[in-house]
Amino acid sequence: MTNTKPGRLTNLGEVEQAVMDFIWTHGPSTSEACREGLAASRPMKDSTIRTVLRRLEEKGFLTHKIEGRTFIYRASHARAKVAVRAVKNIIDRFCSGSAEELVLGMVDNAVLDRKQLEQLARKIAARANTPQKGD
Amino acid sequence: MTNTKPGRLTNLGEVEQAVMDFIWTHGPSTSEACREGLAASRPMKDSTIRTVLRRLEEKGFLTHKIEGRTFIYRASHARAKVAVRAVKNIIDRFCSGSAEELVLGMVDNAVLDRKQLEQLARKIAARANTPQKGD
DNA sequence: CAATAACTGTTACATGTTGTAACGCTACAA
DNA sequence: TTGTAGCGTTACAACATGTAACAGTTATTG
Repeated sequence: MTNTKPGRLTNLGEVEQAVMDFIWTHGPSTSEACREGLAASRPMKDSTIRTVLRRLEEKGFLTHKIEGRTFIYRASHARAKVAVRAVKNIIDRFCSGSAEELVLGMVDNAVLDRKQLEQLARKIAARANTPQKGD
Repeated sequence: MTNTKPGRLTNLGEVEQAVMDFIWTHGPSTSEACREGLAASRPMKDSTIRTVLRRLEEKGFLTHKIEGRTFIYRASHARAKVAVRAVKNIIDRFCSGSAEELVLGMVDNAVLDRKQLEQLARKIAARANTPQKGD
């Protein structure tokens, strides 16, 4: 079982997000590495960070391997993939599945600025002729 | 005070989402209208739906006016706007603010299919030359 | 006018999630 | 053999969410 509750992949608490960001940025890490890396912004006892890591693994965001007797956590999915999945979720919840509407909304709401738009249009056009990978 | 916690705009529980959907679809409604409209899929006591409505208002998703002595709830923002805001949130959390990357991810992950892409590219290109509204 | 119905206000409570952590156990190192 | 580095387990408070009871107030109607 990878994940119990489907919609949950979207929901990360602040600390969880911070931990994921750390691992996404620094690659596979031990709990101590995470703890130290986050110490400046969020001091945590080691048992705390370990709990967070374990829960992230339970939720399917991380996996770990054991090296010696140390856990090394790595992200299960690329940052972008998780982001896209989160957006997919929103699309399902709000847009009856149509992403197009949403993207246009992003355009209208200045989530994307004008310079990006042309580039984006070009890149999208390019991908439109490219074989697609499945999920 | 419109909203206490910033990130919260994204988070709707299942019932909350259902209620918002109802109001987005049917327009301004009384608690009873909501209750009846949702009764088939989710039977609720009237005090229940009223609590949900009140909380949605506290979160800034709804406002109400009083007609006679009946509350009429209406959505504070269009469905699409809320969706976009939710996506914005994701962008901030995952993409260091760059939506472009995310949209391309959507393209790569078949959230958008090929037919939509060309249309989208066209529409985006069109908007790129249009004055933008602020938020 | 009094009983009733229609509404809102307030309060409560069980679950689940998230942040935070203490303790305890085990294996390796000096 | 004795610390010490690391994991396993358990706990707990705060908050979010679903669900609802009960109380109070204003129309309505016989």
